[in-house]
Amino acid sequence: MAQPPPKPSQPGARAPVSLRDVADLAQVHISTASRALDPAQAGRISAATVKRVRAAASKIGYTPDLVAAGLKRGRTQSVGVVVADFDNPYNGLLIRGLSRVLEAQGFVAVVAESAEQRTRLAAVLDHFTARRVDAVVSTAAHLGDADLFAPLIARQIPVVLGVRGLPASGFATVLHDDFRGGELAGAHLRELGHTVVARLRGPVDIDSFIRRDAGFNAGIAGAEQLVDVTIDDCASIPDIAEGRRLMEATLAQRQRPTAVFAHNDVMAVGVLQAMEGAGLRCPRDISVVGYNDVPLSSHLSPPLTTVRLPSELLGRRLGETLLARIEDPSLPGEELRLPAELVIRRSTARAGAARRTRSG
Amino acid sequence: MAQPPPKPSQPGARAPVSLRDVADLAQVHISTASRALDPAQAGRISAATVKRVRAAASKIGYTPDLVAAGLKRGRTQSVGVVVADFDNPYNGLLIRGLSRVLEAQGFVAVVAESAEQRTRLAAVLDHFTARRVDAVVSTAAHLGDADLFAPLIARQIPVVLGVRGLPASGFATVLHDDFRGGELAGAHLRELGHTVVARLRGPVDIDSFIRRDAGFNAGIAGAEQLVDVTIDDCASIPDIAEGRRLMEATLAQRQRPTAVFAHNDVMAVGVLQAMEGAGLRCPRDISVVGYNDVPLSSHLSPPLTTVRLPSELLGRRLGETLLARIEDPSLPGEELRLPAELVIRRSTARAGAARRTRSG
DNA sequence: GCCTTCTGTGCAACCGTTTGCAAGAGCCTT
DNA sequence: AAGGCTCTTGCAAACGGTTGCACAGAAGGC
Repeated sequence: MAQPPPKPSQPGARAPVSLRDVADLAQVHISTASRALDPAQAGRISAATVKRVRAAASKIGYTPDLVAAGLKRGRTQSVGVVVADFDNPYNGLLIRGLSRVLEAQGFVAVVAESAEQRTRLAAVLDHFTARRVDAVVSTAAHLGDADLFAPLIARQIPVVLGVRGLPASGFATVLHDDFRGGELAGAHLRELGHTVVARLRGPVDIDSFIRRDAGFNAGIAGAEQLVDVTIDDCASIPDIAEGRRLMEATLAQRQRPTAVFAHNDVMAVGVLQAMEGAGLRCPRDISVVGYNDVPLSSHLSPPLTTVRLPSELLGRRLGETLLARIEDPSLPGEELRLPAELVIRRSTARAGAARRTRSG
Repeated sequence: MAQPPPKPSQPGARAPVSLRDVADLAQVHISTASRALDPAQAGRISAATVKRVRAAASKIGYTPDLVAAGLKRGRTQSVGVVVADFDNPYNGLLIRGLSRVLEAQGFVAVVAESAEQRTRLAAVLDHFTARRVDAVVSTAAHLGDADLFAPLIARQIPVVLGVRGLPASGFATVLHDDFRGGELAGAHLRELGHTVVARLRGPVDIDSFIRRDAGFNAGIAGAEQLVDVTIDDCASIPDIAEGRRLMEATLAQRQRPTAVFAHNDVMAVGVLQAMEGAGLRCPRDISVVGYNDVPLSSHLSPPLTTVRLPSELLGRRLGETLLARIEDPSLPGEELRLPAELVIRRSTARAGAARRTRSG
């Protein structure tokens, strides 16, 4: 047997131990080494050889090159994830749930942020395509964005939507039941007797906010003499600053609401800030209902009444949906809808409470 | 010229348009096409040819295959990022800052979570190696974890540490000035006259918490008759639940503290929960100081006195440090330290306030 | 008019795996 | 004993780019 001379590795040069080195050491052909190391193919190779190759691999510290394997296989074992906003604590749990199920199957998540901008979403999606991810999940889609995914489906890359759907797009989708969530919030306010209400909506071209709004309207319908003092729509990212801005604008109006429904908890924090700035107290002067139940909302001042969404669970479901599509791309684009739940805390009170307690 | 017959693409088969197709359409050699599309090499090619190739590429919708390019170039244009806890809102801003500077240079972040477990960190790092990331940033290191990075440095993969350092490891590091931060918190409590204090520390084997603690001790030193009722150390992830557990244990002791310093804001929320459960009010009965100034902490009940850290900035600095190391791996492992700042809100008050207001 | 220097392009060898195909060995049928 | 299995392994062609080198032609210096 011709022993290949050990390469005189230059001092300081990296030691790229490749499959070839393993094969040489184990005295087998590189293809045999490849199969011995692949659990799916190891059955074809004799037990003795497998053992020898494994030993050689661990002896010289072989780490497979996933990019080479990815090139050859046409699968990179990675999925692209695009969220709207890293800063929203809601997304943390979602990503955790998602990446837990992905990594259990040897996949890895490549995460990016769209900041609610169509051009950024497009750029991110392009990048994912170039990187040849095996699938894409988006929780950042706006209503007109379906076309941005076209290049992906042309390449047969499964696309799964989370949180925000794209009606009639045919993508597999995992949503919260936002209609129900909004409805719970609306009914709660109706039961408390609120008649002058403001909704602080997220961007109008986002499915989930639309459904929250529709649900809220349904839930509060029936309240006598209902006055809607919603003034404006979210211009950009529905974050603390935007919640504050919208609330300040609302308070500048002639008629002050007795209750506001913020489309997410971080906007609700902005609402609270605006109220504080205006010398108003919650819930005495104005009740506020948030949405999402992010971990800290139970300790806001006051603790926030909000709609709880199972975000980590949604992340997991997204992962499972995704994995199934990677396995079998022909699976239908079904829609999964997770339950929402109202959590009543101390930021809501009966309408008119301020009048009754004003002198107290 | 021999025109290669157009491939009879099967209906339903994907249309993998490759560089070869672009070259054929533009009537140039594939290598010429490659250079024409590479901004760094386009100078070598005549303007007319570049234009022709570009036109051909966009006409047939060519998207470069980054995994193939990565294999050949030995650079994947990706960096691995490992954080301790997706659920901690602190990390969101950090990741945002980091990925903004990375993506400006065409890099992408691959993010994973260690959940404070050494084995998970090891697994994540292995995965990064296999994926041939160009660099790794960790904000999840525990003190004994330096060895986990050895395989990376053996492969000349730059490692940058953020938030949590590894003393004497020689890695480039971007930290908050946690000693100073802790000191500010300690001095604040001293000035308010607190003498019975509890510290709710993060895991004892994490650099940043050690420095916070040392700083706190220095800051509060000089307080008369100082009694330390710190009872326990964080067993796992320093999150809300752990903060609550530690505070409950603290309250079960004989001597009750008049102030507590929680090593991060989310633990402080747990502290507040425990106090509420025990019928104690903040700051009347016990003052609490948090750490991090996560976006929501200004609206906790009560608004939290805390130490503000520029997390997004730290993320950006991490990115810059990283990029510089990718460019020139021989750069020294210098340490950057970002300033901390005390934000006094309403969760802290003079010691003894409870006695004075008890009947009020 | 010859030699050098550019420019612009083509040639072909990689990068590290995977995998269809084939071949040799050993064993079983009939 | 020949043909047909199964089992194990080797061979070599990809995958889709990148890049050092060579080469042809044009331009320029003397």
